[in-house]
Formats: sequence, C-alpha cells, structure tokens
Amino acid sequence: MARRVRRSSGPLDLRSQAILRAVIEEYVTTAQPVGSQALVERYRLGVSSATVRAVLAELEAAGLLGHPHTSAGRVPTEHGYRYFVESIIESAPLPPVEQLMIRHQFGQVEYASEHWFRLAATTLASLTRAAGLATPAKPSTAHLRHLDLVSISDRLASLILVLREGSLKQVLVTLDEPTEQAELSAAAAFLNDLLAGLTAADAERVVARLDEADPTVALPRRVGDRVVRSLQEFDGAAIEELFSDGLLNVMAAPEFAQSEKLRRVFAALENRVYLAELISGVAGAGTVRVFIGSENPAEDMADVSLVLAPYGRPGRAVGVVGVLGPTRMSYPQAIGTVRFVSGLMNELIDHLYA
Amino acid sequence: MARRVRRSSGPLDLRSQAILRAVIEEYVTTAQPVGSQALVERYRLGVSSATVRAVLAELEAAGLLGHPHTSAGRVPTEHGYRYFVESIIESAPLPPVEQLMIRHQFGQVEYASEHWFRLAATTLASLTRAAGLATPAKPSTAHLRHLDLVSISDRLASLILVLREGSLKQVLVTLDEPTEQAELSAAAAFLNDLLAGLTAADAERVVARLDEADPTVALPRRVGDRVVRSLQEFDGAAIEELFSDGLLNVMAAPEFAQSEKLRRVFAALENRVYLAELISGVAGAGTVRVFIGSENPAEDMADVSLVLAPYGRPGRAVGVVGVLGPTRMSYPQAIGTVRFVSGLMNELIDHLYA
DNA sequence: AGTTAGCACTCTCGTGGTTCGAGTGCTAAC
DNA sequence: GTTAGCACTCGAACCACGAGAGTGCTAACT
Repeated sequence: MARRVRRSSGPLDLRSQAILRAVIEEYVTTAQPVGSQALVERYRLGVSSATVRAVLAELEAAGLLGHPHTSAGRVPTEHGYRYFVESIIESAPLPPVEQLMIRHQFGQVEYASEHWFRLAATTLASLTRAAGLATPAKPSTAHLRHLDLVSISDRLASLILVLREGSLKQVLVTLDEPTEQAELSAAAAFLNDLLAGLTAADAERVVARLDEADPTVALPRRVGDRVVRSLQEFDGAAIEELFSDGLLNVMAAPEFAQSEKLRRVFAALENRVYLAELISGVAGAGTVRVFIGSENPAEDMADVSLVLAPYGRPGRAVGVVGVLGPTRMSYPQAIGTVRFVSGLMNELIDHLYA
Repeated sequence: MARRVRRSSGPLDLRSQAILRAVIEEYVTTAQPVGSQALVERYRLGVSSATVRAVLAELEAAGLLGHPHTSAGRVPTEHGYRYFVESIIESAPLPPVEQLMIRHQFGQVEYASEHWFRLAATTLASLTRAAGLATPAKPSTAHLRHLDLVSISDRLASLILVLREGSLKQVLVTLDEPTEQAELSAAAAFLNDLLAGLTAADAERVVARLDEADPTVALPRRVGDRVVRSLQEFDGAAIEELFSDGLLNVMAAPEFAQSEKLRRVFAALENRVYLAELISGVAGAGTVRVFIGSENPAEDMADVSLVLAPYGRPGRAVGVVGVLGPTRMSYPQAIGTVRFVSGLMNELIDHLYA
C-alpha cells in the first residue's frame, strides 16, 4: 500500500490515465459508481478486471478516485476531475459540426448585442446540457457617447445615456419648472458638446465649471449632475445582468433529486456580489477557467462546477460566458464550447467596432 | 351519508366555515394533514373533537377537504381553497404596517420605472414568502415618442427609440456608406418631426411616402424602415420581460422536496407563450385573480397557485404583478399584498403621467 | 515483473413482517 | 345536538434477511 502511494505521487503512467479517463467518462454518463468489470466490458483496455482493480486502488490511494462504500464502484473525486481537466484543457476543441451550428445561430440573430448574451447562454445550455451563463460586456469605466432628453410631462423628462461601449441607460429627471421639449433638446445638444467622450470623473469637473449664477445654464447644470451621478452608478455597479438559460438541465440531474443542494446553488446564483467577484476574477484570467465543486469560492456552489471564459477587450469592456453544471459534467465538451463561444463573441465585437 | 352530501350542497353554516378556515390555516403553516384534536387544541372552537370530526366528515363529503389515507388528518382540496378564497377575496386587506413598509420601499427607489418591477417582485416575494412576479407595463400598440441616431463606427449606427409609454428600444443599423454623426443627427431630427407620436402602421405609411428617387432622403428612408420594423416587432412581442424574485422561497417548501414537480413549475415559468396568455387574461380582468392548482391552464403549473393582478391603464399599457406559491399558501396574505402592490403601481403611474 | 483467475468478504438495496401511534368513524349516553 | 369511549385502519419506522455487485487478496501463470 505504502509503495503504491509513493508511486502515485509522480505523474501517472499512460494506462492509469486511460483508466481514470474511462472512469470519469463512464461516471459522467451513468451517474453510477463504476466497477472494474464495467470498465473492461465497455472500454478496450486490453487487461483483465483484476488488473484494472489494482490500478483503481492506486488511483484511489492517489486521491483521484473515491469509494462511496466498500462494495461499490469508484467515483471520481474533485482531484480526479482536476487532474483530468488539466490534461485536456489545452486541447478540448469543439467539433467543427458544432462550431458551424453555433456560427449559424449567431448569424441568424439581429445586429443587436443584447441578443447575443441571451443567445450565448442558450447555445451553451443546449450544447452542454447544463446551464448556460452570460454577462454583457461591462466597461470598467463608462464613457459617455451621447445623451438625449425627452419630455414626459411638464416637469418630468427622460434622460437617455448612450455609452461608448454600446450600452444604454435611462433615468427620469424631475424639473424645477415646466419645460418644453425644445428647451430640453437645446440642453441636450449643449451637454453633448460638453460631455461627449468623457468619463464620470471628467464630466463631473466640466459640469462643476458651469456658472451657477447663470440662469441659462440652470437646466444643463441640473441634467449634467444627473448624468454624472448615473455614470458613477454605472461604474460602481458590480455586474449589470446575468443571463442564464437551461437551469432546468441542472435540475434534471439525478444528484439534485433532493432539492436542498439545488436550493443552495440557486441561492448562490442570485447572489450578485459573489458572482461579480467570481467574474472579475475570470475576466482577468484571459482564458477558460474551471472551478470544480469546492474549488469554487462560494460554499453554496460546492456541489457544482463552473467553466467560465472572459470575452471582450481587456481594459475596456469585458464580460463572461460559461457553463454551470454538476461536478459530474462533461468537461471536454464544456471547455470546448465555452472557449469557442467566447472566441466568437470576441470576433463579433471586433467586427462591430473595427 | 347521503343526507350530509345533500346538506353540504347549500352554503356552509358558520361553524363549518370556521372549521374549514382553521384546517386551511393550520395546514398552510404546518404542511401536515390536520386532525380533529389539533384543531380543538389550537383554535377556540368551543366543541369537542368528536363534533369537529363530524363537521370534517361533512366538509369532506362536500369535496372541500381530503384524506391522504384513512387514518390521517384532513387536507384542503382545491375546491376547499377555492371556497375559502371566494369568501375572503373581497376583503383581505393588507395590514397598515405592511402597507407603510411597502410605500417606504417604493419611496426609496429612483424615479426609474424599470426599478419598480424588480422592487415589486422583491417586495411580493419577501412579504408572502413565495415567489414574486412582475411584468413591465407593455402597451398594446407602441407609439413612437422620440428617436435618436448615434454613430458607432463608419457604417454602423445605434438607433434608439423612446416610446410614449416610457420604454426604450435599441437596435443597430448598418449604413450603405460612411456617415458622420452630423448627418445622423440631421436624419434623426427629420424623422422625429415626421414620426413622433405615430404607431407602427401610421409610421409605415409616412415612411412609404418618402421619395425613393430623392437621394437626400435615402438615409431617413433607410432608418425609417428600421423604425417601422422595430415598432412592429414591439407590438408583436408577447411579453417583454418577467421579473421574478424569491423562487427560492418556493423551492424551500416541503412539497417540492423531490424536485420533479419543481422542475415542471420552472419549465412552465420559462415558457413565455404560456405566460403571455395567462397575463393577457389577467390584464383584462381588472382585479385580483387567483388560480389554484389545476385551475391553472398550464398542466405544469398544477402543483402551484398564482395570485395575479393587473396594473396600468386599460387600453394603453398594462402589466401584471403577482405571486406564485404552493397551493398550500396563505391566500389572504397573498391577495392582500398583490392587490395593494398593483394599486400602488397604478398610483405611481398616474402620478408620473398626470 | 506484471497479470490473471479464484474466492472470501463487505456493504447496499429491496423485500416482508411487525409494532406503534395518530386519527378516524361509529355508537351509546348525556 | 354534543360528547366520551372504543374498535378499527393505515402509514411510518424498524428489523431481519437474502441477493447482488464489487472489492481486495492470494496463489498461480507468463
């Protein structure tokens, strides 16, 4: 026994790796502990079940496999999945057929970036049969591109901000005195000249310089303040929105039959703060990241795995796409799909702003 | 037995009603079948358990209560809930404390209607401990209030539509040739004069009249087409968005411990078509509507109840707020809260557009 | 050495029988 | 019309037990 433990601390030989893979693959599809016999029957291992048993024992000693109880088959541990993921994360390409399918779907959709996130989530969900996640690309600091004022009623106007990064924000502004659309339009034009291209900080400085005494700039001043505040809010907001699809896929997994675990996952998913942290971590990474079970920083997520990848332009606007599924999920499939979709989103963005 | 059945077909006497209420109240809190003894212990009925048993038997014969098995307590049937709901739906006021609390929360939030829906859903969820639902008020036919064109790149512009009803829509427009912001602004101004206040149908007629041969209106024409299409899409869209909160509350209910039922509910909730139908039905009703279990038109919803109320201005824009919970939910609480919130939303809208 | 067949051992799962208790429905007395 | 008393019913919990799956070990084989 001691001999085997020592041995396993080194890299695994090819046969052990193959068997580990087989166990994972089998367990992913059946959700049942897998025995030595099942392995030799279904995988061309070229050895007998007794030999496989010996290898399984080694893998277990190495902490890569587990044992629900003595007389049950093996189940991958989180370390097992981790080892497996490390070994395939570099390659894990998505089959061309599916690449084409995804491209086709994205080709169908309107040139409206909002749809992309939904579509990304939906696509990821249906291909991986897990839950698909996508956040819009949110700039770290917003730059105002354009603003617009539309009269709603006498003393109420809608202020619309268009950001350089493509997103839109609408707030209501109450006015001190009845104001016509014409005045609003004039104020908007005035402010556009002044503030276009600026960040919250720059805009604040510019607005502050407006002469308080001058009654002709009273309206622009008031609106300008509101613009600055909105930009600041935007910068401060952790995460705009999270699109998800296929949560039903996750619910259908047998490990979530008794819904307590499921509840925790949903709770974690509703927790925007946690998500924002996670996502900003991934956004910096620059590549696919995999969180397996308890590797996941949030305790509530300890029963699921996340495969996430950033997209967008580092330093400007970044978002995240990914997949959430049971720890027992097809990592090659998930990694391949997530990587491809994030790449595709990048392409689309480049194409849009080039 | 036969005598009792006949008797129960008439209206219930006061004591029977009180006992029915007690059973429902008890079952709603404990989720356990309730026996005659528990009732006399916890409710001041002034009679013995034997008498209560007789009444329970009557109520069962009348189809208002059920029996999981011979030696178990009583459980309300859907008819029982229905009878109960009918008897309280007229009153069911929300306690002033909670009214104040809700008003306070709505007072806190920015004058930005988008937040209202979220807040409505959240408020409903936390007060009823079920899931809160809210849809934005969607106009039956959109009227364009204002449009705006913002240059994104050489041949790409963002077209922003502001609707009379307050909602916003953004689409990207590809341009035939490189176009400056100045040209876009001119086109936007031109179209605003032409199209402000119009519906999709009217706008279509106006745009069609633009001279195809005249190169100076080529851009407005192109954009105008896009405007018309967007308005049409908006009119055609069944339901803009459904905000929900507190789905976790529903998941926590013991009747959903084994998640299959839960899955069906979530599936139904994702089904926009069904929701749209349901909501348009409620929107016409003009008051709180309650769907108990299988009264619910969607099969997947047969294990939950919905308490919904419309808000908004009939004929112009209407939305729906409501609560989704297990059939075993506190209907007085739900009805009171939903009614109050829908009333509050109406107040807010009136205040906004008055 | 590594591999394999054989075998005893262990542990879960499903089945059937038993007890326990909650709650009913009925009847006879008040 | 109400109540106490009581026999009866049925599910939940517990136990025992056999079947079956899968292991780990040993001894023989290549």
